[in-house]
Amino acid sequence: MVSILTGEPNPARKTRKEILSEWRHKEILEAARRIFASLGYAAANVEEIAKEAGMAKGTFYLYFKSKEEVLVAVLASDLEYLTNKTIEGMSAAKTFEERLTVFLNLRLAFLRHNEDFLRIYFAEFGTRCSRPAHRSDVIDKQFWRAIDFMRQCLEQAIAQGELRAVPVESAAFAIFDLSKGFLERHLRGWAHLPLEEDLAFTHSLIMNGLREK
Amino acid sequence: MVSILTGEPNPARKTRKEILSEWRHKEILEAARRIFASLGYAAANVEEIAKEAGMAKGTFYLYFKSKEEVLVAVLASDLEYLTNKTIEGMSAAKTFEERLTVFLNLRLAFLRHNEDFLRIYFAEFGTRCSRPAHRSDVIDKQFWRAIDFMRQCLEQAIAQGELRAVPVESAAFAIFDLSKGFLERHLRGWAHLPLEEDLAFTHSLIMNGLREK
Amino acid sequence: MVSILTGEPNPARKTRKEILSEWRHKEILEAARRIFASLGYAAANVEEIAKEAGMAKGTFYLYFKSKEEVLVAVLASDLEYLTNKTIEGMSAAKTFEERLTVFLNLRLAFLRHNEDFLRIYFAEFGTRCSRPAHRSDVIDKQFWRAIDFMRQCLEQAIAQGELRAVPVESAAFAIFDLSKGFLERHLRGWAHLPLEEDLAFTHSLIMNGLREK
Amino acid sequence: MVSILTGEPNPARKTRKEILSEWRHKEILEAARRIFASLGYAAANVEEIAKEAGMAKGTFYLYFKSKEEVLVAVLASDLEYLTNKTIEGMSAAKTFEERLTVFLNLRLAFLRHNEDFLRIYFAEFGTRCSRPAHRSDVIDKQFWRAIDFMRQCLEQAIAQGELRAVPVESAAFAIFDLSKGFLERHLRGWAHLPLEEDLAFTHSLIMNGLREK
DNA sequence: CATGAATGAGGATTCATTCAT
DNA sequence: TATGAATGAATCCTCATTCAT
Repeated sequence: MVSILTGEPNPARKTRKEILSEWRHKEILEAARRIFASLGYAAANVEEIAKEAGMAKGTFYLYFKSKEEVLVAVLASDLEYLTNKTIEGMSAAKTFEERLTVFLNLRLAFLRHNEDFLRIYFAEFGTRCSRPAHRSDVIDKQFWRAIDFMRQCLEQAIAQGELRAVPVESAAFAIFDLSKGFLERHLRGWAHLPLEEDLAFTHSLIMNGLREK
Repeated sequence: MVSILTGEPNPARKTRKEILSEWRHKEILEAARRIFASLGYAAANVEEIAKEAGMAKGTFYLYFKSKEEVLVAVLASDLEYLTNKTIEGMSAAKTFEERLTVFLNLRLAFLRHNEDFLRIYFAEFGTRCSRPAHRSDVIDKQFWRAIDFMRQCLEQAIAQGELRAVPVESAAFAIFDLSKGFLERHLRGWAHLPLEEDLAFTHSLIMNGLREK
Repeated sequence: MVSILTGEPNPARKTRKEILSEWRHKEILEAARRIFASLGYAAANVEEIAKEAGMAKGTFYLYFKSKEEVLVAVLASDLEYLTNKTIEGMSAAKTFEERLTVFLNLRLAFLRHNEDFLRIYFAEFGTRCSRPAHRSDVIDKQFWRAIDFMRQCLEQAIAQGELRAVPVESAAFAIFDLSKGFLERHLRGWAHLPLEEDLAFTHSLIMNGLREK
Repeated sequence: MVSILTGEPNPARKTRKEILSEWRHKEILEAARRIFASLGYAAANVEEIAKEAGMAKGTFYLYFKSKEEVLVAVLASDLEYLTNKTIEGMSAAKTFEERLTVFLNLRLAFLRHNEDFLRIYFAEFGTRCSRPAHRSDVIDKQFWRAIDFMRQCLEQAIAQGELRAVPVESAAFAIFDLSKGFLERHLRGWAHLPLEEDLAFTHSLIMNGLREK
């Protein structure tokens, strides 16, 4: 399988083994996501995850070094996906108000399709906990990438007079805090307000809060 | 120790045993708070807590049924204290804006004097997690008491025209989310803005966000 | 239990707990000796040792930090006993020839009563193996104590003209090597010569070998 | 590759396959020797050995049935080599004293060129351990071949009046014990005496010990 | 023959909880 | 009530060996 042009193996064409390997990797990731979501990290055990992924315990360790590593991998992959979608979607919008709409809607969609992720995230990393137990540069990186992007959007919106002058870092954190709270109260069934109305309120709170009077 | 008037034990007058018992109880609570704060719940072990409280492991179990129970007790007691302070302080204020100031300042003060609590709270209950592992009616009760009180304040402020008509439950949640986020980013050293400026921004975000334009 | 004379707890008088604790310690040591002797260190497992000692696995870990530690303890205690006996017995003798007789007879007696020890010793430490796995200062110390004592005996015998001038360190090693070999070939059933005759030969080999012609 | 004369495969002429196979076999043996020598048997793992031999784990099992088997093979092959050299060298000598010189010098040379073997031998078979784990008829056979040859040499020397009448089996064992001890103390760096002087002492101890006074 | 992915038995250790003293 | 020795369930991970490709 050698490229005619470069004389090197075609990196785009995967061998059967690579495909199988990636598939196994994904199987574990998904099994782990389900198990962590339903039991939490501490109560989950590797044997269970392997069984859920349809393989033996030992096989798990061919793909992940430890139970910890797979937790991080689950969260990092979901978080990266969400951050990519967010940056992509917001970039396509023109005004900050539109961007905020995109941001919140993406989170709403995520809530609908990735409950598992959110359960794990809130349970284990809801606070990007600083205990050595669960620190992860990979997850931190995605977190800061998202915060930084939001900060840039805010700076631009302030420069263009769409928003009043606010400390952008704090504002970015606040938007994430509000959207996280929004997701959490609906995930847990605490909120009585319909999803859309609550989303609209959250949107209005942020826009009113950040706009010039 | 029996009351002369009623012929029943005087509930106000405590026996030496009761006093000792309460003192032991408190010793454990405080020891556990320190240990949980520095190691996290999972890594803490009962022997360590007992030693920190100056007693043997067995004695711990005379006062608490389990490691779990003492975690809940630590958080519930701190949370009750904070909620009491909050309700008391906010009740004394007149306008919603003043009440919000009280609310945020109390949290700022709490951050300064109760770092231990916050570390545990963020690490173990940051999201009032729903896993069976850590559910607690006692904590929930304090949580809802605080939310409910905030809701009432909001309702009143709306009725008096101080705030625009917003869904009060969501608004109450939002205020807690923002203040929690505020505490977290300063506890973890994520924020570059000075505490007071960040607090002022958070205040303005909420007030602007909830006021009529 | 306070001494009238010193006002301090009498160290000679042991509490019931201390006695029990020492008894447990010894039970484990003896159980471990039996298990190690019959299965070897690698094949032995802690659960088995605990069961043999009549206790639960967890209890084992109250007395020894690890499987490794108990192996070392078993060997060190037997080796210390043998070295003590050896130094004591040889000291009581006058000539080197008598001392050698004592030395070899003690080893013969040890062979008869401590087969278990020898099996473990030959299997795990037969060569005072240098792999990090089984290094132990406690065992080394006893080994060198015995070698040093033998060296002194040799020096004295040479000074008194009983033996020819030989390098004492090498001679001491040689005597230990010969007696170890003697024990090993009888323990394993390799030797056809009766024990006493073989012992006499070993004795004569050493004395002839070290004496002036 | 069939012999023209006999119509059968020529046993002397090896097929390419056989050559390759033997080469692989030897590669594994040498890799295993290095790995066992540096890590010990228990800590070594098959994957490592295969990698060191430049092949995959599965291939290892085409040539050896188990990890155990390759350990035995390593030691048996080295031991056979040494025994061959020993018998050959001693046979060429005339007197027992000369033969002993050959014997000890061969062991000294072996120490210098086969440290790896000795490390494994002392660590795993230093005592030709009797645990089922490491029994091996192949090794035993070489061991007894060497002992038997030494016995014959002793018998002959006694018959010719060069040595006094000693129990030859015990004497043979003793010579092996002394030479093993000599190697061990120098391999481990326990001896302070220069190699040659120590060898000379060992030689004199044996000759004096076995000769008529 | 060669490979290396898959297997799963096996074992040391921890620690919340109990209970005899 | 106070103790802390005893318990044993629970679980992560390793690695020799097998087998489909």
